[in-house]
Amino acid sequence: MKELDPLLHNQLRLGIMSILMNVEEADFVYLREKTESTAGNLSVQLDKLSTAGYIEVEKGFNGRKPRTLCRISANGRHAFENYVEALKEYLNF
Amino acid sequence: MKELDPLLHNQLRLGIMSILMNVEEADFVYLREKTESTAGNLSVQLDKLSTAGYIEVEKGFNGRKPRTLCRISANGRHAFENYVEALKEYLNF
DNA sequence: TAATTTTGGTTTATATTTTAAACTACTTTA
DNA sequence: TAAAGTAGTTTAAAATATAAACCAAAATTA
Repeated sequence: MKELDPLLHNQLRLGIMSILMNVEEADFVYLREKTESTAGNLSVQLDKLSTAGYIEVEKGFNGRKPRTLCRISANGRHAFENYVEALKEYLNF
Repeated sequence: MKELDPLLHNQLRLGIMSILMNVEEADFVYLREKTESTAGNLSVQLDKLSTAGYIEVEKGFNGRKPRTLCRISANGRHAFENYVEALKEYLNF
């Protein structure tokens, strides 16, 4: 049995990645709303994905408000696809 | 976004359930080998699945050796199918 | 047959992870 | 200008996962 990438095998991180797979970019507020997560949890999980190089995080401003933009990286896309393959094996698709 | 049943969203437990979905019954040793898990970890996770009513565990003997048999329950089968559906949504299949 | 190893597990202690509450800094509104 | 709201970060507590240590019986070996 293949290993399931533990970084992706977490509900919130998987949700974030899944969104970012289908969207050019997404900001913190959008991700918080879509995933229905708390800001604290989201912040931590974004850090982990970013540290792993699965996403790129760009902190800037929208007018005078802080704005954190997130994008999936090539590595992240790869990891996600691998994870899905491993999962299919697990679930006997 | 649907919730991912946290009991199933764990590598080892998911592996166990996946095996039991496709087999009438499986014993401890078989599960340990197939999942490449340690006996301790397997024992704990089987307990959790059993306590949740997802599997039935029958402790008996094979000749004079102890033998723990596991089967998936109707509830477990249901939960697994639900999990897979929720996951598909997550992964945008 | 006494000692040793193996088998089939369970228990428990530690390490890791997850999560939310508390906090910061700045902005908008009343 | 006080109060409330936004957009996050830090941290501390709770939950989870995992393997090491343990146990009892059986099989093997000396």
